[in-house]
Amino acid sequence: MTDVPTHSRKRDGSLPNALVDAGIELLRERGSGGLSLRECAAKANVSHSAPGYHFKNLKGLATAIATRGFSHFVDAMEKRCQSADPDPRAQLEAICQGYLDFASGQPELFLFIFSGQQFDKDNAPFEVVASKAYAILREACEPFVPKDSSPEEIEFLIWSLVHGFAHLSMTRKKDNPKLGQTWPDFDAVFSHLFKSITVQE
Amino acid sequence: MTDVPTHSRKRDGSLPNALVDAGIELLRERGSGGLSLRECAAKANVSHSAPGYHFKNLKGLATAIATRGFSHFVDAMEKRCQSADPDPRAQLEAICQGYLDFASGQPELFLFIFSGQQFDKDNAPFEVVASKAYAILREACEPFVPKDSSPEEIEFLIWSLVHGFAHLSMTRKKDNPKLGQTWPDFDAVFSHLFKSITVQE
DNA sequence: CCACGCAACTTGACGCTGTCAAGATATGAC
DNA sequence: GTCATATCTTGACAGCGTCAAGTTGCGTGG
Repeated sequence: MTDVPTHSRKRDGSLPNALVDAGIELLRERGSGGLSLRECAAKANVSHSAPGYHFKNLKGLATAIATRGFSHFVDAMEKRCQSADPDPRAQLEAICQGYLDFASGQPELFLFIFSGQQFDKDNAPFEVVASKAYAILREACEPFVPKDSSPEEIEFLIWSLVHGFAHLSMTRKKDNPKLGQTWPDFDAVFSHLFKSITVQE
Repeated sequence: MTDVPTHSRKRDGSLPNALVDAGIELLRERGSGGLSLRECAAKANVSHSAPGYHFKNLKGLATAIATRGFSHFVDAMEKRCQSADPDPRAQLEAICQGYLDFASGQPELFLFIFSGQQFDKDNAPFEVVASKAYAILREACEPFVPKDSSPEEIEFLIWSLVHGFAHLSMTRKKDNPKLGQTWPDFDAVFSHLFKSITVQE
């Protein structure tokens, strides 16, 4: 009857990370709505209100999860960039590929960080990694910005397209899994766009 | 002490609609996560489990709300189309404008229907109106489809761009309301894209 | 006009949830 | 070895979705 020994977990500061792991697993199993402090606690073998000690709120845990999500997101883009040609167009394509790598590799996490739900704005690590994601995109777009227009135009053209493609792919494939077959290829769609932008000397 | 008279509501079949109204109001007030059967019931002045009679589930109510959302979405696109030039390019722009009208006019409802959460797939009215939205887009893209490529390529180019722009605008403006000033104009962004697609013959 | 039947609710209960207060325990400093 | 404090546990509370069972009122048949 010794279900779980009391205080089975060593107090080494690993609990917050373990709770985030549990949360991501929960997201995978049940989607964005299935996140629960008590279940994360159970998965991490701690009592139901242990999470409350490390995270003020459910929102606090959600922000920690989103921070990890953005971190993986940044990693995915950087990984593609490093193994790509330094040519501006190749770099931009690598960014887009990384974007889609993350979305298709961890669809629930992708949908979660872009779900529109509010995270803790005063959480510094979250702000840092989230703005780094945008900085990467901005840097890759920079060579394509015409001299007479604001960088935002190109940035949002690219960002909207890749984000829209990823977001629609994930939401619609979730709705209807057999849809995958007729889904157009990323490259085919983007080739049209790439015709309309050129490196600005 | 007659707080609310028992059975104050006439049984005229208007409760389902009233509950959807209440749900949309709740979405506006608290965002996608704030939807609750019991609060919808309270807003509609019925007992806590009256919604359960008309909607099997919370998911059932969510699907009814999403159905209304898609209906408004379709209306917004059609309204712009009707008051636009019949020229293919003007029609396509009208679709995009309608898309953004809906997203900015009812941001919470827009985020809700595209939140990636599962709705009842066996709900006929939902399926009808949701697929109608896609049909409208598809029709507007048709004149731009090159003879040698599949329609999906152009459709997803347009759809991804307008959806991504709308979705990013809504999520980021929610995060950071003062961001609105530096947000690029839709037309400026899309003008780049429109250079890359032309009416086919 | 009345009784009956069924649709549209209400009431109550259950286990789940987040959150807080208060108690227990382990770990590092002295 | 004892003590302080960070880290967790226990217990309680209200609110949630969902189901079962009871109640109400409207329409229909006589």
